[in-house]
This record gives sequence, structure tokens and C-alpha cells, in this order.
Amino acid sequence: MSRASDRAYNHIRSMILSGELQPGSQIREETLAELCGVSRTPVRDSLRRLEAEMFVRRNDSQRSFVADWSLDDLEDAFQLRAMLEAHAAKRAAARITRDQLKAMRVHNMQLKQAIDSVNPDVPRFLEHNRQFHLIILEAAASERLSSMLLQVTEQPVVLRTARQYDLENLRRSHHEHDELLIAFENRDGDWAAAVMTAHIRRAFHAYAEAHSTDTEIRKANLAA
Amino acid sequence: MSRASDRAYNHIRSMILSGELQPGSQIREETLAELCGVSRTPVRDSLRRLEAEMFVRRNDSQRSFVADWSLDDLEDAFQLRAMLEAHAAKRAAARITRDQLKAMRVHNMQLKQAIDSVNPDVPRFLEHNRQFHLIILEAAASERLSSMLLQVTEQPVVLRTARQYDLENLRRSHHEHDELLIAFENRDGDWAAAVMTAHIRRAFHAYAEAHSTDTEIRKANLAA
DNA sequence: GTGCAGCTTATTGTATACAAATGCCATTCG
DNA sequence: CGAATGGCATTTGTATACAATAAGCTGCAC
Repeated sequence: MSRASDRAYNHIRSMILSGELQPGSQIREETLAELCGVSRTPVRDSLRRLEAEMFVRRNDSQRSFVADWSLDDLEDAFQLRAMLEAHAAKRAAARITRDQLKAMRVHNMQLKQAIDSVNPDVPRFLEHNRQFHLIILEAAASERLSSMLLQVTEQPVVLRTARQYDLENLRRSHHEHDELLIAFENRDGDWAAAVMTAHIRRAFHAYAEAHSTDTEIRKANLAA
Repeated sequence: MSRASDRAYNHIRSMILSGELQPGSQIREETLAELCGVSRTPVRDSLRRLEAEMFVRRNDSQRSFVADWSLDDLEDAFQLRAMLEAHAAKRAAARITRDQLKAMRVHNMQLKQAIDSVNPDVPRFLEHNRQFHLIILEAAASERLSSMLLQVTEQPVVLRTARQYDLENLRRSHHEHDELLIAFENRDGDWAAAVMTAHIRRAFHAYAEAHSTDTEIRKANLAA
């Protein structure tokens, strides 16, 4: 996409992710336009995209609000994600190439390194993790599946809190990736799907735990 | 949505579904604007929506084309649909209310009537069929799942050819719905999911068969 | 004849002005 | 005192003009 429209999209998206735009709050096109330094036209474009991606929601009278997801909604998203990623894994097992497997191994090694050093580099872990999963999606060779999965992966709640996993959980991810790789090498789609389901669901519970702790902390702060 | 924008969206969508806009052909905003009797602004809105729904695709330089799906893409869509609908059925089995069940029974009765009369009314069948499935989606109570499923159900290829099923297949649908209802009454999510999977996959193969016949005929016509 | 440069045309992107719709508040009538 | 209604303010929708970009073409050089 073009300059202004892209800028607006990325800007608004990051403001939502960072919490700068509070969940549930109304967002007006003109305000956003000023914040992004563009006119309303590209802002409107961005809002439509963000609405399709469920970052933004509109009420009956076309006013836009920052989406506000409950823990239930989150579990919902993870459930869907688990199902779709498992499906992708199964398809990928039947189609994946040597080169793709090789690339996955490299990413899995690098994400391990990112958290094994004395100074764990979580963003680097996440990036390699993303690439790892992306290759599976690529190997699954279903454009439709890809677009759906992105929709459910790129959610604010997911992204904003992905960083909360502790190192122990990240290490588990690495081992699960290893198992996935073996399943792929054996072209065992059911195995791959099962490992993937477990992988995603564990991630959800790790998150939910971190989240409840977080909530506790927030409550404590409010009480203080 | 508002008047002009809605009109444009529906108009363009129906032109794609009817084949008036040929798959693969480029579509220019201004042309569409004239066809719809609105300015480019609402047309652009519509194109973005249609693009998100994969009715329209854009190339690297932002030009829009009517999506053109192969049989593989179609099977892909049906596979995803089967998975998602099965998931919906499972969730619905745990949540569905008496009233919803009752409404489903009514729709299933009416869709039977629509094809049992001397003059089969396929559009009426399809409408009740749609409502039947919609209630399941409603009972599944996952907004995200709903929006995904709509995406994969409302596809041109699916819609354009839904009318090709013969009466025998439509009757089978009715019976499968009956079985679904019993699974729901027993709150047996796994059963419901299994029936649903079979239901959708049978529909796909019925379609694929009709389609290949269709293709044969077309080839024959071309040869003549 | 082939390929590239530069120009021309086609198409989309952006800004802005104005129109339409919606919500809000105050005022009035029952 | 409460509910309905009218008008005002806010926000979004649409049209249009202009800018930017990409595609296609023409002619020139080799």
C-alpha cells in the first residue's frame, strides 16, 4: 500500500497494541488523521482494514471503537488458532520440502540461542518463532488458511501479552518445535497436528496464568 | 452501512457472482463507479471489503481483479469450511437452547417442503438451509468463528454453483440436518461435529461432480 | 530486429469541501 | 415529574479535484 495509507494503518495499529488508544474508547476519524498527519481518506481505509481484523469495532451508527476483548474472547481466539495451526501442520507434513525443513531447524536453533544466553533476547526469540510458524503456513499452501490464521494470530490481546511468557515456557516452545520437526521429517500429519494443538494450548494457558498474575498486580496497585 | 456504499458493495458482489464481471478480469474503480451510479469513494470502500473477503484480488501495483479460483482452491475452501462448521457444531451442542432447536426444526421442515412439492423451490430451500446453519453459528457463540465461517461460505465459487445440486442431494442434506438435530438434543458435541463434517464434505463432492459434468458439457460445446 | 529511454496515458491515492445522519440536550407538553 | 420533540453539535459518508504512480507506447540507438 501507499505511503499515507500505510503510515496511518501502522500508526493506528501500534497505538492500539501499545494501549495508547484504550480498549473500548471511541476513535474519531479526524482525530486519528491529525495524529497520523494525513487526511481522513487514508484513515478511513485503515479503519476498514482494522475492523476486518477485529482490532476496531463499529457500533450501529458507524462510530468506531477500539476493540475490547474479554478473557473468554481470548480463549476463543486461541482455540481457533490451535485448530487452524493444527490443520496447517497436517497439510504441511504432506508438502514440506527439505529446504523448508532446514530453514525451520535454523530458526528453532536461533530462537533457542536467543533465550539461552545470559541476556535473554525475547524479541529475537519471537521473531524466529514467527518465522518458524510462517514456514509451516507456507508449506501448508493454502492462501485462505494463511489469511485466517494471520487474523487470529495478530490479535492485540495475543500480541500485547506474548512477551509475558517466562523463559521456562519459551524453552518448552523450543522443545515442542523440535518434536514438530521430527513429525514433519516422518511426514506424520496427525502427529504434527497433535503436537501443534498441544503447543498452542500450552501457550494459551501460560498466557492465562501470566495474565491473572498481572491482573492481581494491577488490583494491588489500584488498592494501594 | 450507508446507502451508496451498500449499493456499490451489493452491486459489485452480485456482478461477480453472476459472472457479469469475469474472473481474472481487471476492474477499474471509475468504471464500477459509473456502473453503480456512485462516486469512486464508496466503490473503493466496497473493493476493500471484497478484497478482504477474497472476491477481489489486487496485484503489486494496486490494481484490482476479479478473483479466479481453481478447483483446488475450492476444495481448500470446503475443507476449511468443514473444519470450522464442525467446530461450530461441537460448541453449539454444549450451548444450544430449546428455542434455537425449535427454530432449527422449523427451518429443516420448511426446506424439506421446498423440494418435496411438485415444483421444487431451490432458492427457498437454500434460504432455510442458510438459516438452519446460521442458528448453529449463533449457538456456537463465537464472533470470531462466525466471521471466519462467513468468509469461507460466501465464496463466489460456492454460491454460484450451490444451485447445481440435484434434488437427491438436497434431500440428503435434509436427513443430515435431522441427524444433527438429534445429536444436539443429546448434547453430543462429537457426534454433531462428525455429522457436520460429513455433511459439508458430501456437499463438496456433490458439487465437484456437478462441476466436472459442467466442464464436460462446456468442452463439448467448445468442440462443436 | 531488439532493447531501452523517455514520454504519454491510464489508474489509483489523497485532500478537501460539503451532505447526511446520529446523538445529545434542552425545552415543552401531558 | 416524565416523556416526547425539536434543534444544535458532532461524526461519518460522498463527491470531486488534483497528485502520484505505474503501465504502455513510440522512437531511437545499436
